[in-house]
Amino acid sequence: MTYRKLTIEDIAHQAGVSRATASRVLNKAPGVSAELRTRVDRVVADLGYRPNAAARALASGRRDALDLVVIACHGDISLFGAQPYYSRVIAGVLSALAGTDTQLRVNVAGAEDATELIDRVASSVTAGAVLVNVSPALAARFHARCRKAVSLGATAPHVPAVEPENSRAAYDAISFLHRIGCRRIAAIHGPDCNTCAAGRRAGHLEAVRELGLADIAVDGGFRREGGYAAATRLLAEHPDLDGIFAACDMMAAGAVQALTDAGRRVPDDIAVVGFDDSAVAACVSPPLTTMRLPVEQMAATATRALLEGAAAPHWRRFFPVDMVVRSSTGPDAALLLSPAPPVSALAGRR
Amino acid sequence: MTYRKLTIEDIAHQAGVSRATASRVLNKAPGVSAELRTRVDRVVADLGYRPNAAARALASGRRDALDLVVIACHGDISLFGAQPYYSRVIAGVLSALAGTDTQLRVNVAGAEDATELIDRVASSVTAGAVLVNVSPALAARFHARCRKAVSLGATAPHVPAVEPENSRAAYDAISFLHRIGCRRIAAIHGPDCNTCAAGRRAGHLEAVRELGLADIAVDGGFRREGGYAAATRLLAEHPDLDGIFAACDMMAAGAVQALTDAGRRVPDDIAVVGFDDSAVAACVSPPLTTMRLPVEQMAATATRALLEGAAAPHWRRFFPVDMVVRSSTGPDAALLLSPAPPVSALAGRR
DNA sequence: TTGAAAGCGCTACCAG
DNA sequence: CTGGTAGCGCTTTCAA
Repeated sequence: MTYRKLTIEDIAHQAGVSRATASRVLNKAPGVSAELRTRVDRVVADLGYRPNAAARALASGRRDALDLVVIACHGDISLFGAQPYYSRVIAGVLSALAGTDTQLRVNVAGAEDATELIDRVASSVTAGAVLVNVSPALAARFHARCRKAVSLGATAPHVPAVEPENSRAAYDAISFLHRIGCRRIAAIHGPDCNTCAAGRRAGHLEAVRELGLADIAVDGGFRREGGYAAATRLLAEHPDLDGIFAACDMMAAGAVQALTDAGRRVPDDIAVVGFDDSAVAACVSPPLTTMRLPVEQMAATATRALLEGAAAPHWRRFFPVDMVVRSSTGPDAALLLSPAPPVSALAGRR
Repeated sequence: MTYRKLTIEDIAHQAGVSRATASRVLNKAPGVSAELRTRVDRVVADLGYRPNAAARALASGRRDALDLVVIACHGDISLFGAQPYYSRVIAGVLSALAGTDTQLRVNVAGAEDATELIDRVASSVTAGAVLVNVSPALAARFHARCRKAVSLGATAPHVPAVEPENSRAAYDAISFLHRIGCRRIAAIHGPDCNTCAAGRRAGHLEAVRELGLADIAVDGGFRREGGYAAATRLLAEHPDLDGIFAACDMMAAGAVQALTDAGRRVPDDIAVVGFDDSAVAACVSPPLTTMRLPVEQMAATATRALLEGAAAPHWRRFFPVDMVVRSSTGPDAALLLSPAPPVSALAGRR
């Protein structure tokens, strides 16, 4: 097999047409007779010709790749491998890209290189960029340089975004715990630099205030170990704890282990609610009651908005975060959901 | 802010030099006086100029992107989101790419579109491609079209690859279970289409034969639900089971749940060993004894080989898969490891 | 409906 | 060391 570099010129020549016609056929553009079309198509198939993406991009200025931009919290790229969240994002983007000839580029940087990455991607964007865990300031910077961006999660007001209802979900989680009888509820939050974590923080705060509970909260860094350490500390400082809300499942898993290791029973002594409904939620024992984040749908929606050019400034799509009740909140906690009034009604805000 | 499209021409003009010189400065090429260099650099910084990637790629022929090619088993892209494995691969690739200006492109296809994807990527490869879960036949096809490929896991002999010692690891896992007293050991395997699953299958078979055990094995499809179903079936068909080897942690997690739900205690009644040491392994209760797959290192090694052009035909790097002992094989199973003779010596093959 | 030709923005070669 | 310039492979007017 000889694999000389094939160009559109070769195709045109072989098919006995001009480069322009060959190009039209390749792009399924109108204005070509059926005969020439089939002739060119045949040659393309026979020779196994593939257009050069760079040349095509240069000449047309058109889309070619969609960029995923992820800023790792403390320059800690390993979180990318440890958190199931990111692969769900990728799965979602890919599902929206399926059928398109758009490719996915993944860009990750720590906080130090964040600005550089943002600028670099902004200047080379084609189809657009999905921003994950990019601070509002940096997202705004990106948006100033390039409009084709959608943030996954809350961000600067004018930057397009798909947003899970984090605050409300956290509120719902806390009020659910309250409803099943918990009165000393603690929260294990995610890192400050994360807007999703901030939203959940806000929801928790609002709930405890409204319910007249103490505001007990620690940081768990979105990691299992952090959740374990946090729960251990909470137990030491508040021995009468009877409920824990963790801002992600990995931390919830760590918390459950810490509680178990300390001789507390979940859910009998302490009920636990996680967040994400990631792959680990169902693996924990007892399986975690958690807030289901529709990551794949959000990522797919963001991608589609970019592809269709629908993401104008201030564009927003909100995603409800529903509770998935498993055993970490008690054997019959699920029963509390269906009989009226539903939790969301109880939560009764807005 | 006006963001007119800046070209190298503008830079050259502003700096009072030729396009060629501006280009040299931008590419840090030698042969430019320090004075002009700083002058151009200043203009670039002032104007915030970013070279056009497409034009650069077209003109130079090189294009700095590394392709990750993933074939999803049964066209099931969702597995990508459900298996922590893939994000570990990405994390590994990214760590090797850090500092380089090489970007990562992620390509995923189901079995139906696999050939097309392979051909497409092969014809547009620049830095190279890391092949994940690509069948030996397709990997060979890719390699015939483009040499810059490394397979993650066993593949056709001449295709470069980084390989975990799957067979040996499975062998070690089984003999470990045997060593701690298990005599009715079952395996829950991964899908046929996966070479890693095949290696583990082979190791299991070799071990049970050598140890004179029955060959009890079912398929769990690398998913938690599959592991649950498999364990349930195994329990029904072999009530006297006392050990389970699962070819991935997700399946092991499912198995543990099935066993627990069936009233069996882990590890007291039945010991369980997983595979991967993924994020879930530590979350399961009891935490899983598992075979640690150095995914990140393998992916990084493959990437580096591509970047350095070291991946000649038949190039191979093998990675040991060590056992991580946690509680799913008994409270003091760890003790069995350190006192002589070590498990690997006991396994005594090769 | 078709073809000729002018670039897209940049690199790299060659001459000075 | 510097500048001129011929392409890289493709798209897209503009005429025919």
